Amino acid sequence: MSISPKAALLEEFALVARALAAPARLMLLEQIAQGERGVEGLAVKTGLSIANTSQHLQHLRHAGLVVSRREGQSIRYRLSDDRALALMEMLGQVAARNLAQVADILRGLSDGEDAPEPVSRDDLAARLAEGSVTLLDLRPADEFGMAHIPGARNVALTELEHMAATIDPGTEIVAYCRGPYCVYAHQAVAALRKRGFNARRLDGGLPEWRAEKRPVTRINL
Amino acid sequence: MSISPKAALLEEFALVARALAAPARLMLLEQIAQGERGVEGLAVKTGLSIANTSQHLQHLRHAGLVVSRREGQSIRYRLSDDRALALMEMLGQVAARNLAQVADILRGLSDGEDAPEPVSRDDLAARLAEGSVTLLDLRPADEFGMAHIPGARNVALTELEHMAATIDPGTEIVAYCRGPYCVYAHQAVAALRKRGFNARRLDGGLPEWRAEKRPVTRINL
DNA sequence: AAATCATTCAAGTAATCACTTGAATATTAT
DNA sequence: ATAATATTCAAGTGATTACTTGAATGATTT
Repeated sequence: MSISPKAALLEEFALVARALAAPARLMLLEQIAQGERGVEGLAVKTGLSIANTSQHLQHLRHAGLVVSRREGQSIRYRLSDDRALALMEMLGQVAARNLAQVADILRGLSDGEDAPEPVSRDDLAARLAEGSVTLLDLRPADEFGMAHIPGARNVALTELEHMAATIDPGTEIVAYCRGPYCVYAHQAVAALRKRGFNARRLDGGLPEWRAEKRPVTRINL
Repeated sequence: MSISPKAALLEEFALVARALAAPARLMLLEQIAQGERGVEGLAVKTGLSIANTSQHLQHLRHAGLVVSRREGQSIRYRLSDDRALALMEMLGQVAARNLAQVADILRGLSDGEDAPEPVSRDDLAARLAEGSVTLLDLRPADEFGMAHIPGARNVALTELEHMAATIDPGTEIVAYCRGPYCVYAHQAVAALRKRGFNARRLDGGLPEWRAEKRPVTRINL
């Protein structure tokens, strides 16, 4: 007996949603969106065990969100396409606009103050072209090395105080990190604004920037 | 002890994804996207029990995908905003493009033949303006009554053979139903093409049409 | 105030899921 | 071939989920 095509379709759609329904997998997706990575690298980045990481990755692969290829003795995973990234972004948007709890968390990151609207990627591109902005990349150094927006300075949250002294208080600052699930940029903007800087977040992170075919800089391969 | 803001954020995002992770809830969302409805109406349309429907609706409400309001002695649910609809649409797109199984199901609906590209909503609007298209609405009559695209003829799949005789074989036919999860339009297009008609599907269904602020016709309130 | 109606809550059960542990597989290096 | 390495598989456990049944709630109508 075959079930109805409608039920079969809904089951498949639900399969994709289920793949996004575990925080651990969202973490993995956020990492994979930064660039292709092997299983062990992802396990280290996310703090999951190797076996657990592998199982989550297979969920994601089965749902069509990531694809894998063998390279030597390791298996490397990457996002299947830009639609997967767009889906993650949309999920974050719906959560941010419709869930009071998310708004509370984001407000908490901003230390009570309401953060200003993020800078659009178009705006940032224009500002970079005229050199009128200081761009900060808050991600760990290895991710910065894999790819970053040209002209960005890599800085960790813990070193932010230190580096703030080297920034001309007159310039506008734009901060970004991994994407909509990443909190570093929020925290950096809050800290900088508290010190009187004119800082804002970039809308989206590096993956969204790259999905629009904008240029990136790589340091190490 | 409070968990990290990052973990809390991911948990909230996963909550939204989990709300989409059950076929029953996708069915409910598809119905709710047609227009505001009460619990009992949704239960009848989906074939779920009342209590089960109510529980699913509360999942959806908790995830911020739908909102409810009391009207007299019934509680009516509607999509919280267009972002919820966009998220559903994106989910369907990712599934359709990345899951071979979905492609198989859709091909099965087309009886083996590869269906032509859907007509965009812009195209349909232009064609409707110049009157050069026959527009078919495959949804049940009550949903057609709540809202439909101006100029559409309501027809059930079972009556399609019958009504096909009344269509000029020279005109182009566009068919639509509820949205990306609805299979009626696929089946209608396949049946019509088999009979030699020039038929295509509309991209998206009535909710997507309406989300773009295009006009709709209502019969009964 | 009592009765009615639509909806929600609460308890229970079977199924599914996330994670752990230890073994198995497949590719590269010796 | 054998060993080493990266990943996957398989089994087991505690937690969560979907659905059912029957009772409770809360607004309207009599």
